[in-house]
Amino acid sequence: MTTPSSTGKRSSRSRPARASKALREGQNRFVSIWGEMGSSWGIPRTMAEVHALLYIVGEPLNTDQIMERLAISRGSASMSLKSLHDWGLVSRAHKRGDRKEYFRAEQDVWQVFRIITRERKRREIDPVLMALHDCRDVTGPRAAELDNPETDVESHNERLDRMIEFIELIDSLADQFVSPAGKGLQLAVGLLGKAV
Amino acid sequence: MTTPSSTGKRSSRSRPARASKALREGQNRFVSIWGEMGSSWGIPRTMAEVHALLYIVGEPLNTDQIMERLAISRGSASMSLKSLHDWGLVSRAHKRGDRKEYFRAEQDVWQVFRIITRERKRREIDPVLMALHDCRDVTGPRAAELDNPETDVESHNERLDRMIEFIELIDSLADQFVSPAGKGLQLAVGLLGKAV
DNA sequence: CCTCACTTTCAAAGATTTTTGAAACAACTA
DNA sequence: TAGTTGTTTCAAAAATCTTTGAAAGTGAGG
Repeated sequence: MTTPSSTGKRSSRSRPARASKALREGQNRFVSIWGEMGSSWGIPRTMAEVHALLYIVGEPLNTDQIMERLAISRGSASMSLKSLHDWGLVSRAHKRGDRKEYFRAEQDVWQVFRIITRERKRREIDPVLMALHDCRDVTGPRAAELDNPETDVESHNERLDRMIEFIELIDSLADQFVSPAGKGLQLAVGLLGKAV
Repeated sequence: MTTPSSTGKRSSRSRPARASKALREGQNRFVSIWGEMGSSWGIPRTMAEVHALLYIVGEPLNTDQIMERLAISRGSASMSLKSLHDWGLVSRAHKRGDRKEYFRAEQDVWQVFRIITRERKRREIDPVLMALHDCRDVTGPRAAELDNPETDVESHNERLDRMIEFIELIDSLADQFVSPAGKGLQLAVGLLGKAV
């Protein structure tokens, strides 16, 4: 209650002055688009919307502001923020004289996509690769009964190997993008652009 | 009923001889892994499983074989096959003297991922880009009231532009991979590998 | 134009995922 | 320590997505 920026209810022209009608509309649209996109990518719509809101608003918001803006429950807001924080897409912030916790979204789009890539790789690709290797082991020791040509098993193994090899390649590409100086994709883009 | 390959029930050693215990197990595992992976990527588990089965078995199967192997209903099998066919991941095949329709999965992994990329781009990225451009237009004609510096709107537009620019870049990268001679990603990999 | 052998469709059922809201929890202040 | 303010948790409710199965559709032969 000591900060001038958080004045009572809406109505009167507080800091973010009048002409912000279009701004509001623009923000709302962005939130919807991002939410839609997220849910087609397997990310809960609300979580994506919270992220979108924090990104597009640009400055930290607290839980109540998020709840009001997106018309969601406290529990939902809290869970979404927790996930976003776990992912590293959102960080906590505090304002002097305000006990509420504020949340700020990462503003560098490259970093945002690096984080998403890192997490998806870790949670989705890596476990799949491990499972595929186990799967490969099932028909692996084929030398054991190679006196019986067993063509079916061999071609099965070939198909499996092709798939594993491909996914490992994607995996290491993702590594390149995610880790070193973080310039991996930018570099690739440049090179690819030149080469084609 | 005229082909020797589609003999009555299971049991007796038909063409794919005995020692196929491990083969079966390997196929089943692959199907589960792929189904799991698909569903974390927003693709219905069953659809992914049908695709996995056809890929890993390598030769065309008919609807009944798929139903039996995956223990799914006729409707589900039909719908999954339709989607896979729409995507271009599966093609129809026929066997002489058999009126049943057989389905074969694309066997080239690069082609598989090119198809997936093409479809996801078309169905998910392109509409998002269009919507984002519309969204940008909402706060677009900012010259109109530039006598009022309106910093909020300007920084909003900057954030939006950064995001749009990034997604357009991803979009054109996807194009490179998908379209020309289809060697786009392979090329990128080579260059990236050399450069890092 | 009827039948047979399949395939596709789609409303309802079932499964899964997401959201809610109220209670438990935590961290300050007086 | 009690009182406040704010955050997290989680079981149940709601929403969403997937599968089923029976009926409608298709088309090749006869």
